[in-house]
Amino acid sequence: MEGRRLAGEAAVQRVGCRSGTGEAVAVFLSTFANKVDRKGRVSVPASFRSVLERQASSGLILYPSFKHPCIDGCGDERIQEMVDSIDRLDAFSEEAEDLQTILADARQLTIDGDGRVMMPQDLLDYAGVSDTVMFVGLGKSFQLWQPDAYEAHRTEKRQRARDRGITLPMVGRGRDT
Amino acid sequence: MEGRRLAGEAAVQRVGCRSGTGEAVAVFLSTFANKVDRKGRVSVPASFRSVLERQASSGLILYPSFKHPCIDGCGDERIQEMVDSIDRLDAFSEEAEDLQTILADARQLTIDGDGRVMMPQDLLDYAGVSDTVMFVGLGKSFQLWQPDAYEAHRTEKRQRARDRGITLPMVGRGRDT
DNA sequence: CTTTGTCCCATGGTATCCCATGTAATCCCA
DNA sequence: TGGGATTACATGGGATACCATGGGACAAAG
Repeated sequence: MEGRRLAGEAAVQRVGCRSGTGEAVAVFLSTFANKVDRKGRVSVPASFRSVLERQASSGLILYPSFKHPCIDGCGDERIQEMVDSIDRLDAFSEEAEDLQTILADARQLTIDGDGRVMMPQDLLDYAGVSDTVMFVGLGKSFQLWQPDAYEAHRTEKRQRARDRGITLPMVGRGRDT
Repeated sequence: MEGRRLAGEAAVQRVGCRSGTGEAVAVFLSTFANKVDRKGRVSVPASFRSVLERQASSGLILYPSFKHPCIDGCGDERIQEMVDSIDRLDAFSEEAEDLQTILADARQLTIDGDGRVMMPQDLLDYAGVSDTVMFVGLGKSFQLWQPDAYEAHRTEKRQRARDRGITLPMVGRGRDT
């Protein structure tokens, strides 16, 4: 009965030596509705945690979406790439400045021993979240939505995809070029 | 051991590393509004401090921004890069002279035991700061703004980014091999 | 001797740690 | 192949540590 603290480590450890349980996938998948408690804490879905924990430090980054009333989220790797990308632009270009607003609005949150994070109030406000938030997996990143808003968004997007006839050009698994 | 910007390396040292202070990614993120007390002291946001402390000496450098009524700030690493870059330019070019004024106007501040710095009065004047200053994370550097001025600046940049349909030119995929 | 910057300690608010509980999913063994 | 036992996970609450901030004491500067 060594306690609950190890939950995270145990899960991670298991990834890799076991395939077939779904938690071994290193991308953000599916949606989860979790509660925001009165202290502003929310549990990060376990499967999201195991993805995040593989990255540099066990944290996650949130920032308000440009296009939607929701919160964009990702792990450290992605932010690091973003910083590097911006760094290659002319330091004083308008493009660089625009992109930097993402960094300025971003929050880095640490996941505590129980798998939770403290949600910044202003981000909750931006997404219209009160007591429940939906984690939506988008592969290499994810989003947080107010449940009803997400449902509306989802049906709209699915409808559009159907209307247009969606296509997906696959790239080979060329991770290692 | 200083130059550790390798995203790759960080990614390799994975999981389990949720030791006590499990500090975050080494970039300046988010914004913080802190008070300037009557002695001219300001607390440097804790997350900024942890980034600065990773660099050579635990200090920080401030200088008036070229483009905006704000103060630019960074750590030792960045200043070193800047010096090297300027050094490569033709010594008597106008560009070099312009850039050298940054160095001339720059101040190196030491962070005291309580995580604070003494803000030079002329820099505060330049940015129009009276009693509150905002620390704005920009990745590898940061800025200090008077709150209202920053809000206006942020709104403008964000609007422009939205209008243009912002895209991230990620250098990601085949990164630093 | 006055001024100014640094050091040290105190404090309030908040985030984090740690423990407990309910529930759903999983495992195990007959 | 059931059904009890066990584990994993989300959630609540109390205790503690951290952080931003204010003020006094001391040292260096003019």
